[in-house]
Amino acid sequence: MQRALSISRQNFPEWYQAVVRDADMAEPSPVRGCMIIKPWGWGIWERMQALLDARIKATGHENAYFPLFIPLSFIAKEAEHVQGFAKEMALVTHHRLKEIDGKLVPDPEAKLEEPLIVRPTSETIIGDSFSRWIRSHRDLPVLINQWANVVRWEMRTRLFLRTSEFLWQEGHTAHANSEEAVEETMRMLEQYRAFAEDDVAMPVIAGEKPANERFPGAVATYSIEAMMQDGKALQAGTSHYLGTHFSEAQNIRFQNDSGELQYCHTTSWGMSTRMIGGVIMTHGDDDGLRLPPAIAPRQIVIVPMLRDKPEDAQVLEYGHALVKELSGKFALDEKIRVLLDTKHIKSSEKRWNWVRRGAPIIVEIGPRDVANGQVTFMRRDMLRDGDKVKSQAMARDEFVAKMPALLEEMQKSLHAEARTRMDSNIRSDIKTFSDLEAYFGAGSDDDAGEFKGWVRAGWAKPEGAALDAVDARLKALKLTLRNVPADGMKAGGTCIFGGGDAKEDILIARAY
RNA sequence: CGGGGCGUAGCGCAGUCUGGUAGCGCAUCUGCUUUGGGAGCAGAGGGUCGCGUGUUCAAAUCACGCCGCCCCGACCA
Repeated sequence: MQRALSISRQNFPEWYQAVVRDADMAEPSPVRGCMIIKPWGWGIWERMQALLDARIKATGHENAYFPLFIPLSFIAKEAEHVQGFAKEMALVTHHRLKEIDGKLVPDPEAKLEEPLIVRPTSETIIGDSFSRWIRSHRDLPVLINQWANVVRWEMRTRLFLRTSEFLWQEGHTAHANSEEAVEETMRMLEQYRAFAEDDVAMPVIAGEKPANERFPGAVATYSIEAMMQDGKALQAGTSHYLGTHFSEAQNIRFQNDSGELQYCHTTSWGMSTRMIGGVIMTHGDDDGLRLPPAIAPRQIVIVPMLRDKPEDAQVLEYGHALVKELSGKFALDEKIRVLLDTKHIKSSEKRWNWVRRGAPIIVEIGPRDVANGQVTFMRRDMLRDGDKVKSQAMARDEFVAKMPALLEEMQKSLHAEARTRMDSNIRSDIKTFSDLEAYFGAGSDDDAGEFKGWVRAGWAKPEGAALDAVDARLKALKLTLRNVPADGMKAGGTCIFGGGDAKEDILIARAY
């Protein structure tokens, strides 16, 4: 069968790259590890920004912007934080170039007195501002978010999933006490969960990260974990309760109502362009990307069948009228986003380009549609019937009237499909470490592409050296601890790592 | 940074072992035909064969060095 993509999901990593390229989302840059985000990929990011930004504002936060450069001394203040990021920091040391022996080199006389780091995250520089902004309990809480780029010098990069420079939003808040800060941490975790499930149609499991997976400097880290179509877990958003670690390091204090000086309790939380990689691996198929309507830059793309003949004009006129009608309608609480693709390339080529890009509804209109007052269209989420592409004709008025409901249905159906896949691939019946080894093939690579999902098991929540030992045993199986699901203990029983009675459930999976 | 693979036209690849001056499919351009749909025929354009140095009469092919990409590790959102 002819597919829109040359590589199938059987070769998952290659398939992923093919989608990124063939769906016109992004391409590698001349700088190793960075990426050029092309209009279609950027359009998806803009949709995510719009939807998540609305949630961030609806929960009382304000956007602001802090600098890209951070004095080196700032990052050194919080011990764990430094340790966490030291290995992947980009540094600015000079402010001028000079030509020496015909080569442009950093001018030795233009060395910065204090080197600057390119932010890997902004806790320290925002904390510095907070220390000046906050004086009294009346100033609290401070609820700030910023949309920014950050740089982490990664060893191994993949477009969207892990790039040296990536885009994200980072929320930073300061509170009078731990209760309020923890509440904020959980509130934003829930916003990420809802954003992932409702807007991105990506089912996730929200929960607390085990101690060894915590953000450097955090008291507690929470995440949402999504299951990709190869069974691996993707951390798609994180929310951290930072306690007073950063406020103590940066002197973020306030006077309480009794006049005493106290340290603030702070939080931070982020969602990045990695989410786009999650969309690909959650919804993509062997014909390319499939976009949930809520995050599709164009929800309906109309391809006119042009033949360089007089009737082209009528087809185009019909198309323009259709655009006007559809874009006046609402779906998923927003105006429907429609495109009439008038580009002068072969109609068939256009159709397959939009299939690869994952436009939810692809409409084709030709002279006969015009004459009959109808449209022919395909649903990208149900593109094929067996091997054949499934397109259907519908009276134009009926089509226009049905679009809002259909787009909403597609949003739900993509979510349901992914939800079923995730739910049916989380096993709770694996109770011992030897069963875990047997399931994941004892760490060998010869599991021959067989789908391996996640394991949810009870554990005794070991700490310190005992936790490191568990981590090492899992590493041998290429497994990691993902999170402790927030929905309580379901697997329970005895600890899968042999530590006695289980205290809570833990998710175990291979991960990105 | 370690182990493996790879780098030849926009994309996918052959040619490399055994050195002789670059090819195939798709895409692109032109013309004609076709027209409910991933069209047919004919012609054309496009490549410092990743980069450099060496060996040789001659290098995509051999040697050495470097760079980049992919997979698996280490690290991580």
